[in-house]
Amino acid sequence: MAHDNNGVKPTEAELTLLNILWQIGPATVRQVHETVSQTQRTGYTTVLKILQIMHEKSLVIRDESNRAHVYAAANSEMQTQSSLIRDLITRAFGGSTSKLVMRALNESTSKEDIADIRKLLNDLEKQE
Amino acid sequence: MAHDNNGVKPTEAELTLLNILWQIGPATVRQVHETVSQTQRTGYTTVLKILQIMHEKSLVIRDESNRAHVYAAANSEMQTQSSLIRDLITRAFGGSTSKLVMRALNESTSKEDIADIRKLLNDLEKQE
DNA sequence: ATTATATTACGAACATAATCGTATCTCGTG
DNA sequence: CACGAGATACGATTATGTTCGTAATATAAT
Repeated sequence: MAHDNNGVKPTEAELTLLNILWQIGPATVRQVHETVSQTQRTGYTTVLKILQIMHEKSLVIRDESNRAHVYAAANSEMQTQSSLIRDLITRAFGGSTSKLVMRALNESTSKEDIADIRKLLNDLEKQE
Repeated sequence: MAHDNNGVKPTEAELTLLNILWQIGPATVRQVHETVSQTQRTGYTTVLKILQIMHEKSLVIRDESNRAHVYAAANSEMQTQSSLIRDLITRAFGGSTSKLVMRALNESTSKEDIADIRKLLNDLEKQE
């Protein structure tokens, strides 16, 4: 059940590329590079190298059937987000999910957000 | 208003020591080392060095009036938690606090937690 | 086939983190 | 005042992450 990831936490640069892959779907190095270039200046081979490393770590999978390999995130955005949250909860919130949630809510949340979260709480309680 | 930190994000090892300082309060290297040693094997001078680096980065302050310097976290646990959350929201949740909260709530939350969070939501809404 | 172009592979260079050994300093005690 | 215990300072080493130049390879065009 669940838990694909080997316990590999994406680094800064890797998370940037994962975000792009989740956004645009499976893509070649060129496509990823073009996308990342819209917001930051990064060399083509840098993107390539990082994707190769991510492939070794199994953070991405790749289709090598064509000359230009096609990369895709190995885990869903949801799985990765959960994993990152769990990590932060462990490292900075003494393992308490509710402490993190409370802290986050005190950051900035709109009325609509509050309504959405209330709905989710109701669902969670019903579900038990 | 708010925002002490220069934009320095504590590293893994640094966060470990900050957790200890928040827990036991201002302490000497020896005390920090003893505490950290309860859960992991780390050399005395390693702890010393990291605290010195943290001092350079202004992550901790230190009282040098005695021979054994006394270190204390420069920022409160709350401030640091907020800062780390904001960072995660930016890097992995497209800037949406509510997305992070929702994802966190789906992790694991007890009935008491849910009640606490509801209370907080009410307060937040009133406050506006 | 030869050449041009696009792509991957490789490895070097640099930056930051983490760890620790050794040198140096400070102070209380004999 | 000399000495030893305990403390800080400093620098070297190792590991990991990031960046990119260059070489090798494959494909397409002439």
